[in-house]
Amino acid sequence: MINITFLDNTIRKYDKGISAYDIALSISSSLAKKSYAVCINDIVMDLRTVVDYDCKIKFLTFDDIEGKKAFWHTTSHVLAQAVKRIYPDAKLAIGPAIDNGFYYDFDVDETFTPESLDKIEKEMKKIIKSGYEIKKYIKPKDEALKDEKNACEPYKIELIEALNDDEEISFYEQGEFWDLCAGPHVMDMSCIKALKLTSIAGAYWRGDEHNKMLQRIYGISFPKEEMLNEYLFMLEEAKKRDHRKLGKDLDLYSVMEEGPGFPFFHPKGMIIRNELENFWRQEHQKRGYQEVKTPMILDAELWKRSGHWDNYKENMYFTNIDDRLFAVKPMNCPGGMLLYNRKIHSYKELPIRLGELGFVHRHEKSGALHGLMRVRSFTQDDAHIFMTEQQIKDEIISVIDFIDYAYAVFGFKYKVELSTKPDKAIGSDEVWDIATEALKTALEAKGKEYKINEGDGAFYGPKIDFHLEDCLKRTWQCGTIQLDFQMPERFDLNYIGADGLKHRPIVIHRVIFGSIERFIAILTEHFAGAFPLWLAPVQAKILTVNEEYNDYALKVKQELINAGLRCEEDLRNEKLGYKIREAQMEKIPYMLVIGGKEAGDNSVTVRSRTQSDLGTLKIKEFIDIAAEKIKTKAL
RNA sequence: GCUGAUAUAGCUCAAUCGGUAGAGCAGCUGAUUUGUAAUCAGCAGGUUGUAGGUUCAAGUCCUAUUAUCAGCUCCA
Repeated sequence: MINITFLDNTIRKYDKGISAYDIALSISSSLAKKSYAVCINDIVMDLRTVVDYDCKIKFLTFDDIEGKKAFWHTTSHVLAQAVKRIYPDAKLAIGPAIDNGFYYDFDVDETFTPESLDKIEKEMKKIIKSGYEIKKYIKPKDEALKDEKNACEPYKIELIEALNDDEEISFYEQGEFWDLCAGPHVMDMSCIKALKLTSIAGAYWRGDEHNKMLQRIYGISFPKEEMLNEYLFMLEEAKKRDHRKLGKDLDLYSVMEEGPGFPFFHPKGMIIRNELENFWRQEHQKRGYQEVKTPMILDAELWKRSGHWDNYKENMYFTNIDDRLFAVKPMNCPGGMLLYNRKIHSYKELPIRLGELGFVHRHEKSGALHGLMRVRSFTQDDAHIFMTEQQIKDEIISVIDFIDYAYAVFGFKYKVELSTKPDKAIGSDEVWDIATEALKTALEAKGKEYKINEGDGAFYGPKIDFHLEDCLKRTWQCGTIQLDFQMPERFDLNYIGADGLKHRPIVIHRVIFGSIERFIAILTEHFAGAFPLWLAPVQAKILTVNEEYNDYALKVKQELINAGLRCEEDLRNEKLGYKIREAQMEKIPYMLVIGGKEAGDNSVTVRSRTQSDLGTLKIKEFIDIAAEKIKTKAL
């Protein structure tokens, strides 16, 4: 007999060798049906996995990420089976579950089209209906290789060859189809009640751009039809919020054919930008930063010194002036280093915090461009903090607090990741340990949960990344805090210590928004274009009932403008309903209706874009309400 | 950069087998004088991304090119 501890800490006794599926059955048949995988001693396995040791066990359903993955992974095998039936010459690559569904990569001569997806989808449904039993078996490496050679699957052969000789290799079989696969899978594919193949795309074999490009089919599946509908609805919703569409609809920004990746900001987009920058300046002032501006073009030699030439010259823009090569800055650091070095610093001055809204240019590959999210010219809300080793922890904490505060203003939650020393790192292990430890202690002092990304740091130091989460639960990496020991070295930065000797300062490189352009894109999608009052390009629109009240409307407008509100008027000879509809589609926070009633007693009737009619207020009352909301940056 | 798709009026989209490029919205003019999500009529709007080619004839077919989209790769 063995003891099995369930995750709720109940313990039951079973015979040795019982399968996880039988355990699930012994508890309840509905659990066995609902479960798609099990977690045994923290290892996710097949439901059929035989349990022959004392263990902790949890049954995973579609609510668990791992359960979902087993579900989707199984569906990806169904996809491969269907493709093999329709295109017998297709070579199989890999087909994993991903965050939202699954994909499978194929090497086929014929190009998949949306029509072929329909055909494949039909075949998949047929396969699911046939109710094949999913069998798992293990083969030694040589046998596995032999089978794949017989099946003419070059990619599978390559995968198996990469494994150790003594490794046992698992396969999953359903009907005539079998596939090399580590699992886990669901036991019974009849639980796949809804599925959709969502797209076709090219993808390199093993993700390496030097390898052959394969055809990838993406899909998603669910245990209930309505879950699929809900998912498709979410996709539609995300599409409606696409900042490229809203940017056009709301006349905020655009990219033109003459400048791929170089966005134009329209008057309304510029207002959002300026509000963000004002906010940024205010908050930096409060926190002891000084603002600087470094040149956009500097001698190319500078970039050789900083190391950017070696690493990124392919992505830099250059210009030759008077036989001297200049580079358009791809980042602000070197300029910031030169600024620090303009004079001798005392330890008493540190930390020195220099902030810069730096406009940088990077030649991103044409295929990487994406609205404002990925551009070739953008503004980093950069800052460099020059400090002593003892100041690291406090400075990091204050940056964390800053980011914490700044994101909350927009209603963003965030997740933190700590990236440690990469293989290509420079500097001694000792320094890296100090730096990484400093980042950790700061995070722990703030009680922040964080994920560690081993080996994902910058080559000059470890970093903390902030991934903010928008209202559709998508995450975006924005803020980052990097500890830099390299630039001070390369630029020979010094300060005079209490001992009268030269010491090397340490630099924190950090951003809050990341890129203003990208942050605006994220905000646009997060708010679906309905920006909070303080950011709204037009805060109030005056709508007249008819032309008789135009004079009064203009008077109200001037009064609002004098009070600092951004205000437009709609005096056109149109019905009120029409004007409201238009203002509503422009997502303007307040509509001020003006007619005979209002003109008579210095009032406006207020309609908000979310709560409709708010009643009639004196002009002054409305101004006070709006001003208060703007001041507190109310959401 | 790679694979695939797309490109028609300011916007959203039509145009069957290759046969003179249309509509709605927006714009302009006029009528209407309107109280909480579209009043009516008229007018104007185009080298069909660009450059070649095939053809009696090209938005449509072919080639090149640019941009965009989906994804891959990349993102200091």
